Amino acid sequence: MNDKTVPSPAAIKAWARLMRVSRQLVEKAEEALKTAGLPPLAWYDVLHELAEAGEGGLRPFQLIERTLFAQYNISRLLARLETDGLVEKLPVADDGRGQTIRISAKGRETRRRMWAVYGSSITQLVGAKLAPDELAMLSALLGRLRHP
Amino acid sequence: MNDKTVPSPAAIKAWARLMRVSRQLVEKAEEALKTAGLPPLAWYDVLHELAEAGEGGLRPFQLIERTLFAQYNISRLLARLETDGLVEKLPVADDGRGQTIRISAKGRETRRRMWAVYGSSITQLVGAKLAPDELAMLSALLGRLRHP
DNA sequence: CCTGGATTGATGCAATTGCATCTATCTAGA
DNA sequence: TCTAGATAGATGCAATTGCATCAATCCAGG
Repeated sequence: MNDKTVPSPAAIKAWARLMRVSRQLVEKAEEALKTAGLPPLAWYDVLHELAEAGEGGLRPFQLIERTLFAQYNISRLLARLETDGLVEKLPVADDGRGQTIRISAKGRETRRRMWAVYGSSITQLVGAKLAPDELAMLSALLGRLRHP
Repeated sequence: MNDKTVPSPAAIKAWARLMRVSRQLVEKAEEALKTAGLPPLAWYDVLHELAEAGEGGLRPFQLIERTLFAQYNISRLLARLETDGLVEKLPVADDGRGQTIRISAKGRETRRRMWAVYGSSITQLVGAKLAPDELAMLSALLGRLRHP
């Protein structure tokens, strides 16, 4: 049904690089966080979205859309964040099923400390390796691969 | 110690795209394999390396170097592959600790069937989205981000 | 030849993920 | 108003991952 014949060598090479480099970089970033005694990247992603959302917070399904995590994964991640006091779960007025997740002051502080380490990793791993115009080119090319 | 100040917006954007796109693409490829009733990507990576290695096979630690999987991960993955009859574990003559892993005929067949699906995914997700020179550019840029 | 340290691979146990399914609520249409 | 189906989120259970550690070699220096 969906066969475009065999991929071109150029496509295979780009794919392989993408897989390998992204794995390497994630691993490095995770390692840096762990070494600093901080939570994993997934926590950052969620705290980041919640911090951007502000006092209004976000519904879990909105976090799913933004972070691409699976539903059950978000559900449990939020439970852990709540246990650690990094977020609060609030009932929603007009929808009895749902809840609104709001980042707490402690959550903001944790996010800030994570960013000090994470941002530094980004600088080392990407910012220091490519010139600004190359970074822009890379972003543009990757942008063309979205949404499938 | 290792702080280059805050990352540039261009670096942050490239990083974010890389994280997001690679996750999306892996997910799509995994999904295609699952839908076809085939094993996950990790199995392909190992079978691919073993197929390239030929009759001589590879030592587990060589697979670790090539695939970037953790040692315990390879150890267990090989156990599963052996259970399924896709690889054989052979004792090594000059090193009593180790073993050599060799792909079986069934393993080659499984790899072939996986490639039919995986290769098609690569074509759709990458090959069809960028022109050949763009693919080359992407590979080159990603190549500059390796090894850190 | 011996010994301390390094290397290779496996594994017990806890945490996380994935899958399937469940409950509760909401919404649209008869 | 009632009901079938959709949506939001949680959860039991199995599989996988991560961590720490272990046993079995191997190897280099004395």
